[in-house]
Amino acid sequence: MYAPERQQEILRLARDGGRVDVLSLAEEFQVTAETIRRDLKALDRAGLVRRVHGGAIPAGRLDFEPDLAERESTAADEKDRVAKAALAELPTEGTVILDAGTTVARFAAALPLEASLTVVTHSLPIAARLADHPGIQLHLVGGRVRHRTRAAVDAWALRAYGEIRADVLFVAANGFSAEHGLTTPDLAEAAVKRAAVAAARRVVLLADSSKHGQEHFARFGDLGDVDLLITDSGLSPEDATAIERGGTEVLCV
Amino acid sequence: MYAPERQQEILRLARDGGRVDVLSLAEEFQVTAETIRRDLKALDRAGLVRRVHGGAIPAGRLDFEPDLAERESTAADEKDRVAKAALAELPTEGTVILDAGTTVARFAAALPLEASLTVVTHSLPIAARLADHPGIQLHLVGGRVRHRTRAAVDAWALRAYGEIRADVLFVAANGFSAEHGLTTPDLAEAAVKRAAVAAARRVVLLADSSKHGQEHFARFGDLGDVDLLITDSGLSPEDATAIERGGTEVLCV
DNA sequence: ATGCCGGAGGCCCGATCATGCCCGATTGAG
DNA sequence: CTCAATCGGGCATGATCGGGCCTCCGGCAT
Repeated sequence: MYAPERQQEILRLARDGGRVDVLSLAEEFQVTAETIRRDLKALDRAGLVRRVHGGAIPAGRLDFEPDLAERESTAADEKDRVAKAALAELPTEGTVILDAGTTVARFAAALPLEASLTVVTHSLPIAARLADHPGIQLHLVGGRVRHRTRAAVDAWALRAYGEIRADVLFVAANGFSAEHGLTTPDLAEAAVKRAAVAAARRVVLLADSSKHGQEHFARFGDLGDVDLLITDSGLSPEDATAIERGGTEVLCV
Repeated sequence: MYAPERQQEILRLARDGGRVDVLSLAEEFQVTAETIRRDLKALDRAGLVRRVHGGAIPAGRLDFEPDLAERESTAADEKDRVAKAALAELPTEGTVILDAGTTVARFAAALPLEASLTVVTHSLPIAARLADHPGIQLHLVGGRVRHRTRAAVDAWALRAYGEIRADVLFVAANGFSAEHGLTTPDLAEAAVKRAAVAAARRVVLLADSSKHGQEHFARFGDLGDVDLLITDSGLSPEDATAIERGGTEVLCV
């Protein structure tokens, strides 16, 4: 096992368990404690973990590992299936916009290594994940970064999306329904989503079925703006047909 | 079998298995390890795999940046000291711009948790690190993301810096000297650095002494543009006084 | 035909890297 | 305050790296 692999795995363990300790890691990887210390030092220098006596705790996580709160609320499985299914909607070449959100982040992580695309995103975790993808030309949308979602919002973001035109947008929503449209808790974020919707020729909504019927503070569009909704089988067939009557294709996985 | 064929096949193996190692490949293709190393180097330069000791890992699989986690190797200690020293130059409140680069990244990681600042950066790793810093209002500068440095460049970035005015810029350079000024290997990146310099009232250059005297392809300013140079004691006193004659304060740590 | 040229691959050796081991310094839990 | 656990710097070692140099071979112009 190569050192970077081990470090990557240590990082995963740290994020998973909230903490790691030198001795267990040494046993786990069958190396001496010195080596683990060196690994932790490297990860510490990279700012990915914070070193403490006897081990380390994760810091400034820059990827989308499900954090504690989110893991409880699960739907992780559904999100994964939705993300996988969305891969079929990728154009073989062209430009896609990726919205912020855990489902879209999973989608980004699942992009095949041999894909060749231009990707635009205002999500920091997604950008970090795709930055060294060999086939992807990544364009980052700037703006004020919201702590909670790690997504860029406000003037710079809005203007950037106003200047581009993409083939497909993969968008997330905290709530969706035929009556209340697409909603999310934050106004600034809603504005960016609206701008992204306007910048794309085709809109694909990724949302597990628990989002259906929910409504949040800020509305950024109608279901009619969505060309394809990918969700899980938790959406009742009646609801699905109701949505399809609005002109939105529905795919339950 | 021709070299490009072999490399293609190596890439396939790497993506399939998640990793490859030099010796097995050498046996597999009936060539010497040197030839495999050359192949891996070529693939690495093309950004398709990431070279590790003993083998390679396909690019896009690691979600952290091994080059940022660089081990004891390249002047890591000096960089740390420089970064620490730079903390003294932080305003107690106001706006700072952080350039891309490992030294600046260390600096960002060292920002005290109780700091209360507005930070602007076009570096993806630095943004990721600061995104959950409670006291920091983070503004991300967008643009095309360069694979090597994970920094945003081009039109969006240039325009963003043209619109702001910050108290202090912490900037890095691949080479600096009184004669050749501040240089870096990439033109696009140099343009962004120049824009950042123009956007700041005070410019602090963070560069370990090994950068002194080096000159790279793209020049983005003179040493005279720099108000304060923070470097390590590897800079000779004569060089330091020479630089100070140009109006740049020099701090060796 | 012949000789030049350039790229690919092999060979060699000093430099570098990853890891393990040792030991004095530091830390933190009781 | 004490002491065992932990840390980290120094050193050793074997594997790996990479640059310089050589050979082979196919293309090409003379």
